[in-house]
Amino acid sequence: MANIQEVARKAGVSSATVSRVLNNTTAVSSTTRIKVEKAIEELKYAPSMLGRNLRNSESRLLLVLIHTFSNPYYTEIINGIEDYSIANGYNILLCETDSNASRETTFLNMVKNKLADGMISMNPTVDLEKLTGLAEKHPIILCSDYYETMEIPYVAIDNEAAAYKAVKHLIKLGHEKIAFINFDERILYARQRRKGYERALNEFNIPIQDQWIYNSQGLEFHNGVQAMRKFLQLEEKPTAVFAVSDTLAIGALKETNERGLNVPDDMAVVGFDNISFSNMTNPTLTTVSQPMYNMGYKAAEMLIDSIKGQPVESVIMDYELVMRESTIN
Amino acid sequence: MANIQEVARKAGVSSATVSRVLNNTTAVSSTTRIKVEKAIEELKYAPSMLGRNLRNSESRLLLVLIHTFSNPYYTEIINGIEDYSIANGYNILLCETDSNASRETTFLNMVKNKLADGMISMNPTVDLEKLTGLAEKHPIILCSDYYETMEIPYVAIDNEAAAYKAVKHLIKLGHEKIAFINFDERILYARQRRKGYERALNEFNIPIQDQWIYNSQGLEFHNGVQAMRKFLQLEEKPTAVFAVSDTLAIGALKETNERGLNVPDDMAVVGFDNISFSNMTNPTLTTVSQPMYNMGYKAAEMLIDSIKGQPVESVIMDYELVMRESTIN
DNA sequence: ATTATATTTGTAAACGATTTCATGAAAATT
DNA sequence: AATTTTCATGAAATCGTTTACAAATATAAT
Repeated sequence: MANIQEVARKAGVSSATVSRVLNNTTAVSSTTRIKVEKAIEELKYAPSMLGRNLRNSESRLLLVLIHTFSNPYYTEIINGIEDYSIANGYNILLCETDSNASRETTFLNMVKNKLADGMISMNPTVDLEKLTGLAEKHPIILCSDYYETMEIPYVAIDNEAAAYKAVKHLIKLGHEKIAFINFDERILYARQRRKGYERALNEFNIPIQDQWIYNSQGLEFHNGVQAMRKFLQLEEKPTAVFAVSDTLAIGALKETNERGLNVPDDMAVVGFDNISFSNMTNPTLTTVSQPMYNMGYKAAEMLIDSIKGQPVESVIMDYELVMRESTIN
Repeated sequence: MANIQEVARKAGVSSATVSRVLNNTTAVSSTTRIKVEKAIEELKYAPSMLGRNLRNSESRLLLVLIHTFSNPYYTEIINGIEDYSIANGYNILLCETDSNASRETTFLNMVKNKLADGMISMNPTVDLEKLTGLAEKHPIILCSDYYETMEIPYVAIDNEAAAYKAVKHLIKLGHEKIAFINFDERILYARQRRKGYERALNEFNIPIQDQWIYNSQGLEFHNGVQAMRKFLQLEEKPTAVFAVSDTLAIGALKETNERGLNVPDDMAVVGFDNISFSNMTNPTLTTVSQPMYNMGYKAAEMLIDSIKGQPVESVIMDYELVMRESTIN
């Protein structure tokens, strides 16, 4: 594979000149430009990003850290990240940790080692100490999941208020036995959404019952199925359930249907995220809509600004309660 | 940020020695090793991938080209790609073309420019000429979508046989009015699956009717909804439908439910892929199961072998018809 | 004690671009 | 015509590694 020197030789100019026509930084006379372009063409030369990256001390790569792909929530966010990044000359290095600590370390080292110019993390189970250390030297933005104790900029929604709104919706429909499928409460949004859930119940003087709170190990469909199975085995069954993720809610919905119960009459279901599938279930799912695409887009914007040395501020985005058939006939 | 020279100076050795302890290639005496490790620690040194990559003329990055994330089919494949890649010291550069030709060109150039050591393409609407040219000089593997006329190695299933089997399943159930929701037939698998559809009908002397064949522009849920809407407007409605993607099938299923028709009694539905959702619909979806994860895993294996200079052969993987409630009570 | 061999280490040249600085040629000004 | 200014180009340094080769040191064999 030809390099810039060979092109220069063939065109009878210096490599500096070739570089100049490549990046058209400084003026180059049209005669030499043509000579160079001809040489490039003939040698089928393509400049090496490896050389360029080293010289420029940048990779123009953004590391995107997620726990798993299997939740469409993340893929929507990634869409937003990618659109902004590409439009601004960056590309995405997608990294899935799968809750694997050593993988996580590998990925964090990639930004430490300058393979990526910065990182957007949506990964909850991160090695916090390492993350803080990294954030001191490298641009990092947190998306959707963040840490109150750190000053790493983030983009998220007001989870507490959103959960409150969802649960209040159920209460307004007359429900009093409202179950809650939460995720691991080591994660901030799980704690925040629980607060919202409890605040709504408290406000209407509905006692909080531990048996109606399920802390799921994962966000897969089957976790939702399992949660609902547990609720339906109880002596005193709930009449509604609020899940912190559409995937969980859909699993719960499935299990409810399976048992021959009617949704929403026997069991109302509310999810969280508004993934595209939530509109395809039968019945369709009432859910808290997060602006996934925009969150990703904004996070990318913040990251690239940060790489360029501009200061960035955390952003709280709007959410919306989308009412569908799983709560209302 | 400290570089290898500074570490060398601090440890009182040469940069070559530092490099050696970093990569433990050659033996280094334990006393100097300790000195070096101490210096690394003190300077919080992290080797730059940029320098390393240039020197080694490799990026250890694999470009994965897809049309869109929004189909879970691809994310499952990517899971497989990522697992194999990471286990073998490579990382994934995820690139979504969104049917945008200029984006596609940008991405292909990334491998031409050595930003990636190779590419796995699952992108159907590729600039074929450019792709062939690229494949002459760079390792490329096609996954799920391939081209008969090129000798670029691929991993796929026998689409014709799989479609045949799916349609035959419907015929065996007594259906004769079987509609077909296909994708753009410029894509090989769409042509292959259509062949399978037609072969099954022919074999049972069922005439092929154009009005029951719908060529969708996309693979989103709403495309499936639209297709079914069209079928249900016909004078002579089908009693079964076979869609080339679960997303389309799920959309079709949704629309059928919406109209108050019973699945499978009034309308049987068969999908393709076996994405995880397909088991969460109501009723659950009969579908052709593709080994997505394994396909991705294998493709990554082939690509990395190819990067290492080993010859690779195309692979045809097994599929399976998963019978669920959307065709059988 | 001397030589032969094995083990560590250092020197310096890559890898392939970009860019500062200097220089020569051309154009503009006097 | 002489001087200044602008423009186009090249030489060489630089980014941060790795590694072939040479040199120095330690160990083993005589």
